[in-house]
Order: sequence, then structure tokens, then C-alpha cells
Amino acid sequence: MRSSDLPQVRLLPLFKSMSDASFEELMQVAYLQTFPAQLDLIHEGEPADFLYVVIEGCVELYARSNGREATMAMVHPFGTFILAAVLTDAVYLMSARTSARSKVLLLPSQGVREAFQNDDAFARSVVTELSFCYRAVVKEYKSLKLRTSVEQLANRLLRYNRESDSKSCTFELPYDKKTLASLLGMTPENLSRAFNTLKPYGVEVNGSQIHLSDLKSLEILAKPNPLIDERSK
Amino acid sequence: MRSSDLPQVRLLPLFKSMSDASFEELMQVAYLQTFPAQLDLIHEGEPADFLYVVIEGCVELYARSNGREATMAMVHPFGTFILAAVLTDAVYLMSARTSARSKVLLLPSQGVREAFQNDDAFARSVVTELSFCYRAVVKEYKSLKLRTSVEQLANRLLRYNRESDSKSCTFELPYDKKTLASLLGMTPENLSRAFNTLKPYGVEVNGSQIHLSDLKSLEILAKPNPLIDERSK
DNA sequence: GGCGACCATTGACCTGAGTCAATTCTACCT
DNA sequence: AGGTAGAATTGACTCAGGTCAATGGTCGCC
Repeated sequence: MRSSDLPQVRLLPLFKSMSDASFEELMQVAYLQTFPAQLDLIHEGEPADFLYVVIEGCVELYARSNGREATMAMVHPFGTFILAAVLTDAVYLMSARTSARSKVLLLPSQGVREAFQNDDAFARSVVTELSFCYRAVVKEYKSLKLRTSVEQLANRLLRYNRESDSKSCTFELPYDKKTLASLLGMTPENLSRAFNTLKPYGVEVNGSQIHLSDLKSLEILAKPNPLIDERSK
Repeated sequence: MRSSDLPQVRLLPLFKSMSDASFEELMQVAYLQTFPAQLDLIHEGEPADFLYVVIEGCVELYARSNGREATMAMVHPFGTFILAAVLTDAVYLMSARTSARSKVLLLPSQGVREAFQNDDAFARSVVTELSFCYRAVVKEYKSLKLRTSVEQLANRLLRYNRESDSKSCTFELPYDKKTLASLLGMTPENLSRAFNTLKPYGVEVNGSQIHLSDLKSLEILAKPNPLIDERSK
């Protein structure tokens, strides 16, 4: 790992309050690598050798079973993945591939567990991050169980709009539609139809450009729920 | 809390390696209560005032949104719930009600967070428990996304059979069928039909008694996956 | 013992979503 | 500019699962 990258990493929430000693020790065995898009990083079932931190780009977590594949989550800077497996020295439950060209920090599990033991501040950051990931999955699970496809898409669009700081109600979809469909638990065909269903509610689609011309009516349909849709809650 | 209950609690994985001092401090503000069945304990959206540990009985975690309700998980002795909300001082994401008459330990959030800060052994147990809960939800989420209703039911039956130590392939359903249906993400009517679909695979139902007379063939249908169905992985 | 409430089951029907196939669109490559 | 591969869309069809309604079963309670 190049020392010029260190300051950037040092400031991440996960490492910010760590002692200098633990940080240096951990970074001595860490790798910071840039991967092209669509590269498989890990496979479910493998022992958790590394903790991953996304520094740039975007990583897709997915899983396979019964002959099917589904996108489980997308990880953006500066999220981690597979923290629970690393801490309990278990196997990965999900596979991961880069969705775009991405810069990723790899921390050997053993080192993470040692730092966790030795550095209380780090331990606290880890618990915060773990709780955050946990709650994020619970929200996804709730969304899938309690909403129809159209409601899921509507809420997703409202969320992307909220998170794009533009006031114009226009934004880019962060992933291609195939990935978005899998993330929402549907087929690309059905996503396409869901967009059509939302047309009367002011959802205008042009490639990956979305414009929401009638927020009020879209919200009535979507019934957004902070306990599902707000990242921070 | 009665002091006669203390030894039992002291031996739980979560508290076993805690220092005597921290344990006593935490227990001084704890409640151990027995609740009748079908009693609401907490509601999603409320601030996380307590961490809950199920000592006896069974607690159902459920959520509501968009006019629907779904069972998210069942908690058995000696599982905890709402740990992530307590640690991050957030609101509950799920509601909880007793499914049977249950003995539950209530630990004030503030006390848990203090013990977490002051007692490293406890902090480690907490992280283990949190990771375990996290991975359990990921498995549920995978199951829901990757399996049909019938596959879900088949795997659930195989699991209950595995966990009942009887060699006879006969066991009791742990909850009533309504709850099981909601847990598996379907209606009671459809659960009933799913049982019928499984009849040719040796699934014999008599009220809440289940007998599996052809494990081989059921497994071929279910395609069990350790990364979804094994609690310990 | 009989009543009532609730759960479970079954059937008929409907709807949402997946599948398959054909077509269009887009981006990229030469 | 033309060609190609992959993505997105559309239509027709199928199927899984939900809804509604009727019936049967079980349990607790008076």
C-alpha cells in the first residue's frame, strides 16, 4: 500500500479514532487496490480472509442458491463489507463483484480481530459500523416483505432523489437497470413495466435520467416509511 | 429482579465472561419479567430504552408498512433482540410481541452501553451476538429472494427436523401455521397448499405434527444450502 | 355438553410477476 | 459510417401466489 494513500484512509470513520500504533500495525498488512469493473472479489462459502472497505467506485454483493442469483446490496464509499464474517471468523455469506472500476482496501481478518481486541476506540467504531450494516439489511428485508414491486421502485426513486442534492427532482440512476431490478427483487422486464406504471405519478424516464414531476402523488403511492427508507435511522 | 434468578442469567453466553463488577452493576437496573402470550413488548419507531433477552418462551419480531404486517423473526432462549438499536442509541426497527408465555430480561440501554464501554469481555460477547443476529437476517433475506414458497417451506421443515433430536423424522411445528406462514412470507392459505404440494415428497401433516417419510426426495426438491439453513455458519 | 371464537383448509377466481421471444435502442469498436 | 454485442423494451403467455368466501375442525369457556 502506498503511503500517499494513508492519510485518506486514516480519516475514515472506522479508523478515525483508532490509536496511531494500532492503525500503523493494521496498515502494514493492508492492501489498497484498484479493480476494473465486473471483477469477482469474493465468493460465498469461502473463509473470511479479508475485511473490505470501498474507497472509490461501487461493489455489488450478491448471492446464489437453487439455481438463481440475486443482488443483495450495493456498497459505496466508504462502506465496508463482510464485517460480521471477519469478526466471527466465519465464511462469507455473500459474494462480491465490482460494479464499476473501484478502489478497495483489503484488511487481513487476523489483523482486524487483533486491532479489535487491542484498541477500544476501534472496537467501538466496528460495533457502530456493524450495527449500521445490520440495520440496513433489516430495512431491505422489511421492504421486500411489506411492499409490492411498484411500491419498492417508487420508494427507491424518492430516496435517490432525496440523496441527489439537486433541487430539480432530476437525477441519474446509480446502477444499470438490470442491477437495480435484481436489487429490488424483480426481473428487468418487470422493472420496465413498473416504470410504466409510475408514469401517471410523474415519473419520467430517459435512459438512466429520471425526472420526478409530481412528488406529492408519487409519495401517496409509495407511502415512504423512515424506518425503511432513511439510511440514518 | 429476584436474586434467585441471577445465577441462571450469569451463565448466558452474553454475560458469561463479563467481570463480576460490571455484571452486578448491570443487573442492579435490570428487570426479569414473565409476560403472557400475545403481549406487545415494543413498537417500531420507539427509542430503544431496553435490550431484551429471551429466557423462556418465544418472542415474535414483526413489522408493519404500507398497510401490511409481516413476521420478521422468532426469538428463542437465549437470544437477544434489538441489540443494534441499543448500541447505536437509535429507534427500534421492529416491533415485538410474546408468542407464548415468556420470561424476558430487560436491560436499560444506558447500562448496556456503559458495560460495553467498560468491560472488554462483554464488548466481545456483544459483537459476537450482534454478528450472529446480522448473519441470521442475511440468511433470511437470501432465502426470501432466492427461493419459491414451496422451497422455503421444504427447507424449513428439514431444519426443524434436524434441530429436533428425534431420529424418527417426526416433530412438532414450533409455532402455529399462521405465524409460520407470515415468517415464510406467504398467506396461511398458501402455506396449506404448499404442504399439499409437498405430500408427494413424503411430508405428512397432522395438525402441528409433521412426519417426513422421504428425506432424500424432499432434499432434492429443497436444495438445502448451509449458507442459508445452518444457524451456526 | 354445547356454544362460540378462531384457526385451518378448500375451491374459485384474480392479479402480479416471471418467461420467452421479437424488436428496438445504445454504446462501443473497427 | 457500419457493424456488433449487450441492454432495454414490448407483447403474449404462463404460473405462482393472493383474495374472497364457504366449510370444517379444535379448543376453551360457560
